[in-house]
Amino acid sequence: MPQRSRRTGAAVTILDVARHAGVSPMTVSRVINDHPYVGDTMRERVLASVKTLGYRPNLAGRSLRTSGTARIGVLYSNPSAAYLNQFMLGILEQSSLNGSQVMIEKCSGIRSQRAAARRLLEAGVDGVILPPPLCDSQRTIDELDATRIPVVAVATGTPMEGVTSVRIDDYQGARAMTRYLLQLGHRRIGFIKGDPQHTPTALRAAAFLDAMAEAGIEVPPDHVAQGMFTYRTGLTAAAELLALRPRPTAIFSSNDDMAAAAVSVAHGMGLHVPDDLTVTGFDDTPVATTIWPELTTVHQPVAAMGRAAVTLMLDEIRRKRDGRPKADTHQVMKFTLVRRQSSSPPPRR
Amino acid sequence: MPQRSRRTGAAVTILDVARHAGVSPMTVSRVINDHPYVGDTMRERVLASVKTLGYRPNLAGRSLRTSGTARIGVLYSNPSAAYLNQFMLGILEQSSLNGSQVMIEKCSGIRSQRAAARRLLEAGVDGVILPPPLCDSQRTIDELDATRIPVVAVATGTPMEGVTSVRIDDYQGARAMTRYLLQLGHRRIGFIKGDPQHTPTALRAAAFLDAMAEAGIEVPPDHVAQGMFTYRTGLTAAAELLALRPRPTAIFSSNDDMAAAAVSVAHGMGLHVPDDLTVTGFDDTPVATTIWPELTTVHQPVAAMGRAAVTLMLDEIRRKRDGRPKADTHQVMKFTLVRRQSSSPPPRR
DNA sequence: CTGAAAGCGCTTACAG
DNA sequence: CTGAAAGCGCTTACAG
Repeated sequence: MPQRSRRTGAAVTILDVARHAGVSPMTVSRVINDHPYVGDTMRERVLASVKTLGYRPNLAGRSLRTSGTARIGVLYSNPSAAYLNQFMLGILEQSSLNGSQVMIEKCSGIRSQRAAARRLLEAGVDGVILPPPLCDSQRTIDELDATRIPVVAVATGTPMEGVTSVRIDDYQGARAMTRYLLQLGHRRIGFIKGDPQHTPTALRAAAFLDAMAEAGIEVPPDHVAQGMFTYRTGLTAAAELLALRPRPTAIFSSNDDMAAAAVSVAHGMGLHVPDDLTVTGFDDTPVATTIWPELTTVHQPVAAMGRAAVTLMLDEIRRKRDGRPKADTHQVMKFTLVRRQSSSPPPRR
Repeated sequence: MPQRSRRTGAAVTILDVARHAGVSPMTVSRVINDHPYVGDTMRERVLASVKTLGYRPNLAGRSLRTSGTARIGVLYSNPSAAYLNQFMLGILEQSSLNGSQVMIEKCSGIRSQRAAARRLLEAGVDGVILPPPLCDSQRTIDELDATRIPVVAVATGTPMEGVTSVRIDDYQGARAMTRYLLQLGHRRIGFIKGDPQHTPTALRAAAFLDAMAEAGIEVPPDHVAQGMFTYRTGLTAAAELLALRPRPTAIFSSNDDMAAAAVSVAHGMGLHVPDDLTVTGFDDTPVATTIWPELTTVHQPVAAMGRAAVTLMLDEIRRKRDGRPKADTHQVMKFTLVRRQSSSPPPRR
């Protein structure tokens, strides 16, 4: 049980811990922040007190002293609601941990990008995070770069020098999925491409074709259908692929929304997923676990990427404040191949 | 442009504003917090300075002094990923505004509820927010109540005395949707019920039947199918309803996931939505705008309810600290009927 | 109606 | 390796 004075409601502070351990608040601070130069005896005494008292540092107090409360802007255009929710969750989690403030701006048209960026700048943000697809808008990046504030591009397929980025390796992700399908025994695999404007699109498609080629399989052009990352375009693309004869035994879609559409089309044709047809997606957004069967897909750690974006941003802001040069970090997060119920070996003939 | 000293990176503080306006920091504080007893001249001078300097209060500083940094626990079990994301977004937004800290615990089985609640309590939370379906777990509420910390139940269908709650009026929401369908001209409407364990389920179903009765329409028992709020059960329920002869011209589903399933089943039967069949949902989660056609549904302001839950919680915590009695607030948020592409008048015969 | 002083919880920088 | 002092940005009392 935490030793909180229930009458006053006051939380346990670093001072309480210090008193309890018989040391100075500084020593407690050093221990909880993993600083070196703390004697082992002290360290253990402090840790014990922290535990018995149920102490948790007050983040407001910490950030007030430490970071000087950075202000981070997030500029987004029209990603899927599910993606954005998850991404913002990561952003807010991390920024609350660091006591930084977040300002969110949406822009719809290309024209309003300029206005939205201005609004953020006028609000005094110290840097701007750009989720997809804005992460690839040269226009927006240039506009922001001109004001010399740090920019972090998230989930871009083509990280630029000078612009900090967080992403997964889209190529390797799509390659892993293709290999998984091959390993299950599939040979006739249809692929649904995404919006050509988005930079990961080409990488995912190239990885699919390369992995197939590696396995000595030539993919007929009509086995690659064009989608735009939306459910609706997935419907059309899947219908095209499933009209092919012989019919593909698997469809690998560039994202989950289109994969969900493919499952629906398959059901409509009386095909059972996965017994008659395997369908896999990419991203692992909530829709992947909403539909039935749940989608085998490539998990992209969207919330974690949001958190990473904040951490990188804070680092850049600090560097700038200290007059140090840009770190020019390009963080690549791990994807995971998540096997669920929409994939299985191909039906026997 | 904000007047931030770009060289040092230091943000504009209340002191800068005070200096610029030629007043004391206190006066600035009063103005930005809308306190009374500030002269009009002062107020305007301060406001002008705030604007030219682009001042934004540092929330860490404020909360450090004001609230004493409340710690809010969120305990959830197995809601849909999409719902939880959106809800947590609201929670984090508001708590970052108030400088409170959030601790999240998940429990899966009924057994782990106890353990999860304990963990939160041991971490020293000042109160616990319960999203659905835990908002209706008498067990959990009792366990929490025993420790005398405030509890806020979110989206419960049956608010309890003594337990603060935020919700929408499920009955009126479902009634509005039914009336909308009637108004479009539908008479044979199928309904998909939700999980009977969830308290809003009964309300939504009752509202549907009542509204139909009001219109003088008797709903045959086979026009109400049982679902469990999942896509999979929606598939089955929709198939049942669409096997009816004459076939319903509309299906009203108790949530979006099952409505999405109904659309898929309809497509599978070669029915066009909405020309041949109208399908509507409830909640307006991201899936409603992911699928095609996009769902007409009852919008539940999930993120706003998360924010409200935090605000109510903070109020309760403060009351308790001050030794004041519980406010016993039961906030009812507005739902909105959102018309999208999945609904239209019934086909002519 | 306005302001000077003190302090929220923490850590930086300076001593030992 | 440890600690006393000062201060991050704000607001709560307390004076006028």
